[in-house]
Amino acid sequence: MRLVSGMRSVTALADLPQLERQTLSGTAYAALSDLLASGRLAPGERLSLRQSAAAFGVSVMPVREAVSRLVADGVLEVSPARVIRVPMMSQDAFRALAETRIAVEGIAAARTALRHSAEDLSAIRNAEAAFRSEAEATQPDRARAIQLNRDLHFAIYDACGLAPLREIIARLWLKAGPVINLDLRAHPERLRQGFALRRHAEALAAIEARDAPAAERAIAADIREAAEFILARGGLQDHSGGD
Amino acid sequence: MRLVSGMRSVTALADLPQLERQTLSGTAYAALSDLLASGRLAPGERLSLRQSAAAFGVSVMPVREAVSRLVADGVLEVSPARVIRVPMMSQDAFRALAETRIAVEGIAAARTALRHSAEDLSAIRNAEAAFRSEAEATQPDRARAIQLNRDLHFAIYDACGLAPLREIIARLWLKAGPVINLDLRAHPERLRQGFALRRHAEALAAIEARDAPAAERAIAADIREAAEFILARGGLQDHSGGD
DNA sequence: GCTAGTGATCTGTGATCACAGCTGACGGGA
DNA sequence: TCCCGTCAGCTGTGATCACAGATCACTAGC
Repeated sequence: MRLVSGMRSVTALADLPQLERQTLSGTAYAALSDLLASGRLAPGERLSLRQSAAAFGVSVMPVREAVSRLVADGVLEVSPARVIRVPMMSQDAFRALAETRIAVEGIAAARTALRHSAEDLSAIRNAEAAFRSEAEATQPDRARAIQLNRDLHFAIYDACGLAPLREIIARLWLKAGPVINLDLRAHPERLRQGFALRRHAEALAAIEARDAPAAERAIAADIREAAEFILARGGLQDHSGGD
Repeated sequence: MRLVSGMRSVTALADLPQLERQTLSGTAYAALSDLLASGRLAPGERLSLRQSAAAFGVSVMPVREAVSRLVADGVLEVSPARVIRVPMMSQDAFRALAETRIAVEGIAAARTALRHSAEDLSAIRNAEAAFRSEAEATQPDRARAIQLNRDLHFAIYDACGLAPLREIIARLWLKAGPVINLDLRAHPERLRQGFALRRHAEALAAIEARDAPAAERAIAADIREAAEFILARGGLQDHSGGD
């Protein structure tokens, strides 16, 4: 802490980008998160520590730590029989998750509308345009569309100015990811209906106009419509106890 | 899965309480969480895997997993020098955390006001009375008051009907816990000023009247006043770079 | 006297081993 | 033909060992 006073010769090194150590556990966590977010690990699917470790080319140790973090987040679950799987979500649970997202992401969008900077706005505009051009393509790439949709939403949330809030939303997306992607895989036609496009445009317009309630409504509608679409499809298990 | 059809004799066992296994990692996590929530681990304090393991009477393995979960939650941090410590929170970070709590917990309180059941309400009433009697005692027990305050807040949040939201709030409290408790330890006189008491009474009244905006305001005020009190005390490090 | 080098010690991380318990297929009995 | 006990092969969990790197007290050298 006496860097400034005593070590003037290396003062140029004082504020370096603080390159952080990359731990194997962290890498495994990122890899698993990606698998989940992209829907390549579907609800109900099992996961083996040793197999995953072999696939990643590491020992079970890092995978184990990554899995335990995912379990803590509720993105994976380990049954009493010691079986790791991505949880089946009941209709009720999915509905609760969607409502939570509506509330939390709505707040973030409203805040962004009020306090966004010029850079924030242009980032959001770019993200919206990127998603639009992909969704309106004659042959939309599903995986790419998912990624661009995510980019747009988080461009908005990044600008809300509350790091903890953004982090919460990231966790919620991790939880909802498998269900949403599984559905989109089964019913890719939703992309063409353009619901999301309209809501995104509304959100962008509201943010540009610094109209917080409108931004909140647009994001809420975006989430709600997607959730209702999935619930209508009935891919989720009924809470009344179907096996 | 053919329990019903083929094994009629044991059908009485079909819907047993699904007793869950207690893992050492889970126990360690609970123990560390408690240490953090009760403020016995102050911001900046270090933590050693081996020492903690020895203290708990287990190997480093379970502690390690517990710590990695806490780190994922941002409640602990591990520096590039591989030092585990509870993070120092800057004033800005604390302010952002408080604003996030105001938003999220406000939502939960508003929902509870609208949809609480009779049981919910009586649980909230009891919790409010318990905190009040402790806070108004001639010799308030600080640790007990903290616990009762927590009980009251979560009695309200439990009734909001959104499990994911409740979980988010629990994480936020874990994060804010060390700072709040450290401050309360240094300045116990805040308990006597009765700010919290007034806000709690307002929240209870609003919930009883099913007045969602008022409930949201009361909880927001409760959080905001506590945060401002702590910020005014100046125990947090300034973001401009004090060491 | 103060700085800079040095080595013992302790840190988290990762690999490997040991173990209890669940799973699921096989085979004997009704 | 169907049920049920049995056993091999997994599972996750926990302990232990190995290792690179950071810390900190100490000492040699200016």
